[in-house]
Amino acid sequence: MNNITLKKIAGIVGCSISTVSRALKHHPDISVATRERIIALANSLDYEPNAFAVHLRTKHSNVIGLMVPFFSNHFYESFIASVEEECRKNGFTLMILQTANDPKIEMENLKLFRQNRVTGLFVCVSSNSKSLDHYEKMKDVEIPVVFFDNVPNNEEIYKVCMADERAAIIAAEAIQKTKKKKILALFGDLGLTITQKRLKAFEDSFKTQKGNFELTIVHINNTEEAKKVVTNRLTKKNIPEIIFCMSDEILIGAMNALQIKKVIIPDQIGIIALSNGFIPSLYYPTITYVETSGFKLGKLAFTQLLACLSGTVTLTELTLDVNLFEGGSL
Amino acid sequence: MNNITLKKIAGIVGCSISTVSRALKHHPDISVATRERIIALANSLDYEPNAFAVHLRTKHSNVIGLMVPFFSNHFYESFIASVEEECRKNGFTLMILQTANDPKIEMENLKLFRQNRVTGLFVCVSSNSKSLDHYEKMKDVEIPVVFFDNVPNNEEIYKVCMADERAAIIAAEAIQKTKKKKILALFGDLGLTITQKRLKAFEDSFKTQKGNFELTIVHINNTEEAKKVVTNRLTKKNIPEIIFCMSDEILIGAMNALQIKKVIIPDQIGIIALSNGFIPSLYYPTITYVETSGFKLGKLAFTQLLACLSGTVTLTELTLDVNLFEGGSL
DNA sequence: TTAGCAACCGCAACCGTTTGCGAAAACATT
DNA sequence: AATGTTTTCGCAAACGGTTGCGGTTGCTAA
Repeated sequence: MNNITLKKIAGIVGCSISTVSRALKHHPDISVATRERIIALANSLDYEPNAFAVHLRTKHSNVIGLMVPFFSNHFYESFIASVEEECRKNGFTLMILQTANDPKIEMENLKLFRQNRVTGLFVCVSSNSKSLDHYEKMKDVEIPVVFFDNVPNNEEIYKVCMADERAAIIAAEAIQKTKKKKILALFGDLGLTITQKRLKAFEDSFKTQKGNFELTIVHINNTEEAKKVVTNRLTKKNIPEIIFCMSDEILIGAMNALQIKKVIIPDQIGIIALSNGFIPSLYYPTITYVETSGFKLGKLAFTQLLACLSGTVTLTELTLDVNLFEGGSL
Repeated sequence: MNNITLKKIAGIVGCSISTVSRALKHHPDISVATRERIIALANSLDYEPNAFAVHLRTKHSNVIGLMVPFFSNHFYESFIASVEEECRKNGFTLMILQTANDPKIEMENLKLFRQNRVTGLFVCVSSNSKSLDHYEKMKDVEIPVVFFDNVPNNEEIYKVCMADERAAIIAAEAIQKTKKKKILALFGDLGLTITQKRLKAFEDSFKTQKGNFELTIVHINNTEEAKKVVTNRLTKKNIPEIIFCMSDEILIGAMNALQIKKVIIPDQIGIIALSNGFIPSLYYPTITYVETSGFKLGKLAFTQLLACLSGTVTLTELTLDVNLFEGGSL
């Protein structure tokens, strides 16, 4: 291992380690002459400070942790890209782990985060994660945790999320405006708070309406199920007029079924989804969706974490507003 | 910072730090009695070893670096997911950085990797990166670099990639079997080695054929351009019979154009792509594609890196075989 | 001349862990 | 009882930085 260290540089220049250390960070105690000499040498040797030694000594690692169930998800992907960008700009390095929705791995990952003394943590809890006990330990070691997207219900935790209720309401109102009555609404895992919030707001919006809507709610766990459910409904007598999809995964399954059955959108069936917009743009007509942007949420989460770190946090819960993007599918 | 350290545990148990250290890793020197006592205490205190101190002392960091142009790309995404999985299984932690195709950021990132003394590195060089000089420094500090996907041309570097030539040939042969003659082939940035390899094999395959094919090659940088090019071709007299797309981004743009013009696939125009299969599955009929799996490539890259680390590497260049997946689009 | 004061730099402790080596204690062997 | 052998543990030096504090210089002012 021929790594350059302060000691080696000091040996060559003929001064002490502390002088080298100070020179490299422009400490005023060091004269310009020796500073220049040291910096020149350090550059020519491609010196890079050992992050481990620095972190060990300074006791603050500029490592930020991020944990999601899966990478292969457009929402997480854009969230991660967003956070990584901010991390780089702010001198943090990012440690990313996925849980595969397995609570055991989730715990293991938290261990890793603690071992690496992350200064902060972004977490989207897995759907199978029942308790927040493990996250309590993070508090003990003063690692702020910012939950995002599918956030736990607890009051006393930091969380940033989409305006999920608003999103559901906007979608519901868009549907109501079409005057169509038979609605098939496909929601995700009811165990997720994100599903609960969206579902409640969605249903409530319809309850306040006069028109006698025929609202069918189905809970679905993956793309395949969505496809099955929709295919099934298409063979029955009361074919839905509108299909609502809570997520991209569901949208993909639903669209697959509709395409196979050669349903003409929106003439025969209208469709609307919650999405970051990428998947909807692939279809024609473009799917109408309420935007849930992982990218923007990432920025918001990062500012929240910074606030936590500097102790200037004002609200524990931050919400990102949403908008309707009209395609031609409704 | 109320972090538990060996010293604290030693203080409570009433023994030395070294005894605690050894007890926690089942060193035979420590009696079972004291070992149990120490482990029990450590558990109850939620002790986690300070990774920085460990790495500093042991001089090997078990951190693996990974750098890609963007996260928001299905190929990279699956590659990353794959590598992360292996890292976790093998006790490595992953440090992921994106370059945004900016050579400056690429250099900065390499610095970060060096500062963190990564034990190994996966890199997909950005399209704007001209020289490999910065990677030379990695050799100096004995950090093995495994290039993947869009690999540089150099002989003496480690690289894993898809069987790009084979993929292009398989696609070309599938096209030739259709007996259709007018082909529009959409390739990516010619600056990328991956494009060069695919293009050459594709063209060569057609040159060896007797039939007088009318092959048009167009180079494209993004989805929008693909859409424009295809839209443009559809308004002219000699509309292509087959469209070949080198990547998902291009496929999306092409499909967008075809959908808007209400082209019936494959009756009016056939389409084939190189892809990991996700995007093709969204359309109907499903797009025929030659599989380029980031997930499998990730596994291959990881084994290659392990081989580098253990000094048991046999081939510097590894290639992942590819297959044709027939949808209904050709 | 000498006190006073910058400017410049080194000493040494420390961060938390690992590990070679030596030493004390316990036990076994003659 | 003296010696040899384990078992069990602690000392102390590293790893590569950071930083408070104190010590040399050289210069200025009285």
